[in-house]
Amino acid sequence: MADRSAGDGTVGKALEVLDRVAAFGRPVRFTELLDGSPYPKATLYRFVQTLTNQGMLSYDPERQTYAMGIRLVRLAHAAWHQSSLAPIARPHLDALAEEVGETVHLAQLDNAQVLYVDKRNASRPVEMFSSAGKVGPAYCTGVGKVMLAYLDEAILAPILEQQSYHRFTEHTLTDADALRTELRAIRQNGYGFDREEHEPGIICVALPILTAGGRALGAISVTSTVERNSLAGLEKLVPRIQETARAIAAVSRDWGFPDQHTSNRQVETN
Amino acid sequence: MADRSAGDGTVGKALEVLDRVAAFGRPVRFTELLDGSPYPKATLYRFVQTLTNQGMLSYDPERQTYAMGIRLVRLAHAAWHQSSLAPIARPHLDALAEEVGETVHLAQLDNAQVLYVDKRNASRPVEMFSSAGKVGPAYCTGVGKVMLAYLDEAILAPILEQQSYHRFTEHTLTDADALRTELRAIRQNGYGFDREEHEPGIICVALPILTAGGRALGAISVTSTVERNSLAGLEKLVPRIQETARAIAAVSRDWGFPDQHTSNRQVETN
DNA sequence: AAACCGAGTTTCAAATAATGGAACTCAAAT
DNA sequence: ATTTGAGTTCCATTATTTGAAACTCGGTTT
Repeated sequence: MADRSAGDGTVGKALEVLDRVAAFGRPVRFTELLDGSPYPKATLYRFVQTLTNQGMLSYDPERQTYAMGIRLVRLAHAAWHQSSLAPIARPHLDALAEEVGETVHLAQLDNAQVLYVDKRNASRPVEMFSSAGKVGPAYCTGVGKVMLAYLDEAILAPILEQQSYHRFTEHTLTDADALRTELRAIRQNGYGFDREEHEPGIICVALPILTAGGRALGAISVTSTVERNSLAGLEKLVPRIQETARAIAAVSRDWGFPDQHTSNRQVETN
Repeated sequence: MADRSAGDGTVGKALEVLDRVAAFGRPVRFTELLDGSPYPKATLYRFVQTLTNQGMLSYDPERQTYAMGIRLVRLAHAAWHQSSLAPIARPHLDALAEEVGETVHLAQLDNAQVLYVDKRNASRPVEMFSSAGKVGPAYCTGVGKVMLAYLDEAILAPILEQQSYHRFTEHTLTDADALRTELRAIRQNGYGFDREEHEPGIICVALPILTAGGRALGAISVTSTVERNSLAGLEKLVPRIQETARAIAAVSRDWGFPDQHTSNRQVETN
């Protein structure tokens, strides 16, 4: 995982702590954070204090545990509106989901991870935050691979190298070379599949949402199971999904969506 | 609005900038942030740089604007799971919403503001982040007043004083004294109303979700309009809502929910 | 009962990072 | 060609962060 906080001073270090807490997925004790932390006790302690004061963490004095703070929920609300494709894409996603009768995902790339920003579950009603905000590996999901396929080589290379490839299923692509071949194929076709690479029995087709400049703002996927459908079956939906992707791209252009979304200026100089 | 960042060093200041950007509700230019900022150009510039590097803000080089970053969405996902009542309360909220056939809200308090963490819309399907994460004033909403009513005087006093009371409707309580009277009544009854105090035509009943220690973890409300219903009508639902509130409180206790949620140690000493 | 332990907290001089006034760049407006 | 204003960089000064060590305080062991 790329070290995001490299060289970003105190703020970067503090935010890194937030990520750590998030990674636990449950309330954590101070000591749990301490081991595995690059910072000495007193330093980490002050970070955690500050973050708690700031509402970015919440502290349970009884159990002496820290959890993610609700201020984040408020900030994310703004983020979701300002910076995600979700609000723009909503009507298009609704329509697509209804027509194809399968689960539809909308995802964006965040620091080499797939971030799901919206979801339409054909049958069930939507599950709020439980799905939006969820992250997953990029290299073994339909949306992930499709977005990687349209990344600049300069950004892609370090991601592929630093990635640790976990074999989720027997179909998972587990090295950079295999993935590179796959990405080339995706660029050629304009769409990609998940061939049970992440979960057995789960397949999907995914298409990028491309800017005029050919950059992927995000991706849409239609997911199914091997029982209900097949890759060939999903492939038939490509034109319909393409239409949605184009529509979303068009609206985002009008709405002035950045052509390059996350900017990483300041090339490392140390 | 209480200055949260008081005395929290660089991290606090940087996070304050995040709030500013969030407040705009749209991508902002650097200059827009600059005026009204307590920091000189160079300083603010570095904050924004750092936050952008960190993925907490995203930068659109073409339009030269900053927006909330998607990393927040990921962090909030964790926050919502770990620190909000929403996942715990979900089934209870579902049941309540279905039975009463009106819109149900679940809210928590964040820095003297009401933060909606979940919502059930009787008719319409749920709107993802668009409702969860939304904030509102505490002093003129049902959930807000109910939570304020169970706050410790030491925490309540500064909130009531520092609050700027905007008259949203002719029924809005616009000073601390009126609000104090109202809060006393709420503690007496165990529930409170919104009598078109925030929006004309919109009324609701709200009940606190109380810990054994008598602290409000959050609040539930059932909302309606004056056309469809009345305060008396909503009052009839109190026992049913009470039941839900108790159930949620019970589950959170089992699940080990903090009795005091946001801790503000470190009393100002400068 | 005294000593010990380990988690959490506080202290303070040294080390480091943040600060902000001023100067610079560059594109657009005059 | 000149002005203007937004955005960016520089760097000596200043304030904050750092982290080793010491302390507190339940609970446990000797």
